[in-house]
Amino acid sequence: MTTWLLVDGNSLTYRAFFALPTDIATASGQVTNAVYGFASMLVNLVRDHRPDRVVVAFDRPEPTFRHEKVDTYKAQRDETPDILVQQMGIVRELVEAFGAGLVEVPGYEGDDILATLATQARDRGDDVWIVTGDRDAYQLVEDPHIRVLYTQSRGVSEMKTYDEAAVEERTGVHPSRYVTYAALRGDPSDNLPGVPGVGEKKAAKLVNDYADLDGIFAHVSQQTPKLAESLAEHEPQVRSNAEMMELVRDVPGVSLEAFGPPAVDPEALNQLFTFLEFRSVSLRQRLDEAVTILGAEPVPTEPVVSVTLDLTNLEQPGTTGVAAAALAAIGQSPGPVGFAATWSGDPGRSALEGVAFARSDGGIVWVEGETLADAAVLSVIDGLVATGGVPLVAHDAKPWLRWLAERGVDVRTLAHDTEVAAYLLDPAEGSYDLASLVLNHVGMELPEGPGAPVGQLDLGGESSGRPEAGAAQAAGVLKLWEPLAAALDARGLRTLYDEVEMPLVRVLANMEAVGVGVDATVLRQLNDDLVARVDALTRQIHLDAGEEFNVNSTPQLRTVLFDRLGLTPQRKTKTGFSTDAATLERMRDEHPIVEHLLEYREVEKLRSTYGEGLLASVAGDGRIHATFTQTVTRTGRLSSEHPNLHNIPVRSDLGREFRRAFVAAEGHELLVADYNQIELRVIAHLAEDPGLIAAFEAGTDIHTSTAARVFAVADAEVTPAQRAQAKMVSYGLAYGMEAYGLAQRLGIETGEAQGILDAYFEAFPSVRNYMDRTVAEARERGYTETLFGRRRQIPELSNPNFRIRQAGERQAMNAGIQGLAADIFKVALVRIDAALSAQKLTSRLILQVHDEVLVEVPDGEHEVAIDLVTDAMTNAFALRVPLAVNLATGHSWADAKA
DNA sequence: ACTGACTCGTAC
DNA sequence: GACGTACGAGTCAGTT
Repeated sequence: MTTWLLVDGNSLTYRAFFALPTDIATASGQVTNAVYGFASMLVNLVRDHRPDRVVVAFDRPEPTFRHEKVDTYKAQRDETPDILVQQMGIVRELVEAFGAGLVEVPGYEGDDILATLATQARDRGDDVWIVTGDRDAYQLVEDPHIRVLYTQSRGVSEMKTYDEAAVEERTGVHPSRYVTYAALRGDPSDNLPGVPGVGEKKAAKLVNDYADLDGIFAHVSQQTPKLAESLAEHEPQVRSNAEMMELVRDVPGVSLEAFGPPAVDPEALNQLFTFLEFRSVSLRQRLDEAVTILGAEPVPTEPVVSVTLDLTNLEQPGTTGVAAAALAAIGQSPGPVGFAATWSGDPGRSALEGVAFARSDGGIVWVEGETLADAAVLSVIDGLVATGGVPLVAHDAKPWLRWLAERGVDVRTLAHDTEVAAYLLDPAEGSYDLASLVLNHVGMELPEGPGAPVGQLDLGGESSGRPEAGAAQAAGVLKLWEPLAAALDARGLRTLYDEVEMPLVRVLANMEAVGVGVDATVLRQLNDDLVARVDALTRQIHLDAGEEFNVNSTPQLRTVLFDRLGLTPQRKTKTGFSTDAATLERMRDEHPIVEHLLEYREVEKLRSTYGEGLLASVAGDGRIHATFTQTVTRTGRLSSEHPNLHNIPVRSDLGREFRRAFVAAEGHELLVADYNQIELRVIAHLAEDPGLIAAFEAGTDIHTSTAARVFAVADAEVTPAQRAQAKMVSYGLAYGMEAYGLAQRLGIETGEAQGILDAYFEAFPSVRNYMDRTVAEARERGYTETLFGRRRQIPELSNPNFRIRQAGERQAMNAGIQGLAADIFKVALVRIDAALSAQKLTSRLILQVHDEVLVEVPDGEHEVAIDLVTDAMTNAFALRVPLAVNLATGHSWADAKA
């Protein structure tokens, strides 16, 4: 008896494409996610079911008899994305290399071919596994020898087996009656509507009561009047559905006899995998297993090599003198030097345990943190990293740069950072783990570090693993840089990387090390006042409620508001009624507790996050040293953590008080400079909208001139309300705001908001055009790109879920705008730092907030610093509109507001 | 005691 | 549902 594996090639490739992210791609940018998923599924199927024969059927591009029968068949389907079409061809190559039968017949779908083969196999008594994502195949499972493997919606690894019992359990009908059932229910994915009012349950009942369509339609009078009418009315539709859904079991020219045992070509498979850059160890192992099952010898591929450290090459100088000499020798390296720092906890914010340095010729040195901190050793390092020194390569270099900056050493020779490179190549969620990158791009396994939890006793050789692990990382990062460099070049990211992101690493490290001065007395006073107010408000709210409860607990608050006090729920969240500020605002008149809650929320937020939070962040030097991360946001912006200095309050009077606590050091002032309307200017540039460009060139108030155009009045005639509306639309543009959102924010009806939006796009048609173009291009390519070449994958654009797809469209619109603004801002940061150095000023960049910089300026440098910052920011990039900058100085951040 | 999901709120 | 990008405080439920 023969076991057949019959695969619906199109269906599986589609499933793989939508289940996997499009950032699975070769270094040159060819997206390979669908091929990867298909390959993975195919090898798993061979491994799990050990077939004697494998046949993959594909659809042909020509219309089938079904299209001729019903001209709306599958008419609602979106066009197949280009990046999927490209992969279809590669999937066929893969099938051929596998030695599987490949069959396609014009005028028929893959499923028809599978049905034909399955029927022939059944007649011979063979075993059949049918693999598909199309439920129509359930009709084939009428025999114990035939089973359908149906792809699960999640991922590509799980498949569910449908035998007769499973089909009955899932649908409620026997496979032989599946077509009747499905014809009644309809199939939205094929654009075949069923009977209104008949869902899965009702369809199953009808089928089981009357066996077939003739039976059902002969007895419509036994149904409720409404259903009877519906059934009668849709009889032609249902009968047509049945014809469409019935799989063809005699596709001409398709015969089992044509397929012999798989003639797997391991060499071709190997080449294909190499070409596709499939380096996953697990996939390779499963492939080899599958090849063996199919009766061939796997081709030995490049083995996964463990870094075998030649310990004679790993120096561990025990004294500062020897360390200094070893480091000096590192500096004589013929090529770049990789380094890897090991920390006791958070990188850059905990103790430095040691740093490993790896030369490209194999020499490696590990130096303990304590040794590095020695003045003599630091001075050697200072010489190494001065301009003209040996180029350094690391993965996440900033923490050690910060550590050195704190000790007066300014690293001028950082050449490459593989984490930054990986981020530019694909700014995805999650971290960029060195070991995974090295494994995927180099095919090399890094050894695990000792990984002993802090405080645990180091027993035996445990602690000796640290230098070796560090050494492997330093060596690994050198190797990793090469493929990443090629990938950056291939994707046109090299200029952005070399001229913006890499110089920025050092700038940020220095900013972190300098930190921002804080007046702890001001902070403490603010906090004390807030604590008192929170106490009073808590007591008042308990009185209002008539009971004590935890006001910070959303569930408890829900009970009080909606059960006990009977307020009107407005909106639901995932877990219950919403109690956020916008919702409370709408219930203001219902009970005095609401007013108190709103005030409590504001004060408690300030107390917990900014009062207690910032106080806890003040370091021993009286300054706050946040960490600015360059590899987090998906648009290219920076982020700030420990603490987040990007969201210090400014909009409310009370919150703004916290900015009084951010102060210049003795003998200094703060210079605060921010871009005026940078995102709107970016929109004007990208959309090339003459109206917006003219408005910015005129230099008059942008919201007034926008309102004038939108409402077709003279500038002088614009009312404050019109200006506010225009302003809100302008802000919402970059986010893809819709009428509903605009209405919420303006407190008007959705219809009115829609009118304003329409008027806006009427006045600035190029803006609408730009947005549409951007989304279309992103959908086509699977990613967006800023003017500087910064890419962002947006897989949501091909998600079958409408809501997710819409979110993807907004992300696409936003990414180009926020991203370009971020690119420009980063250039400005690098230029400001370079200019401060060039002019040998002691002014220091100390903080940045997306479009704003803070510079701590000593007395006497004001004028030159202002000129320099203005110049660096306004000339960072030439847009079609001028880049305007607001500047102000003052003792505190609050004072320095123009 | 730790962890992740959730809600909420702050910034640009 | 309905506005993009972040970080963090606090609660709660589930796990160790």
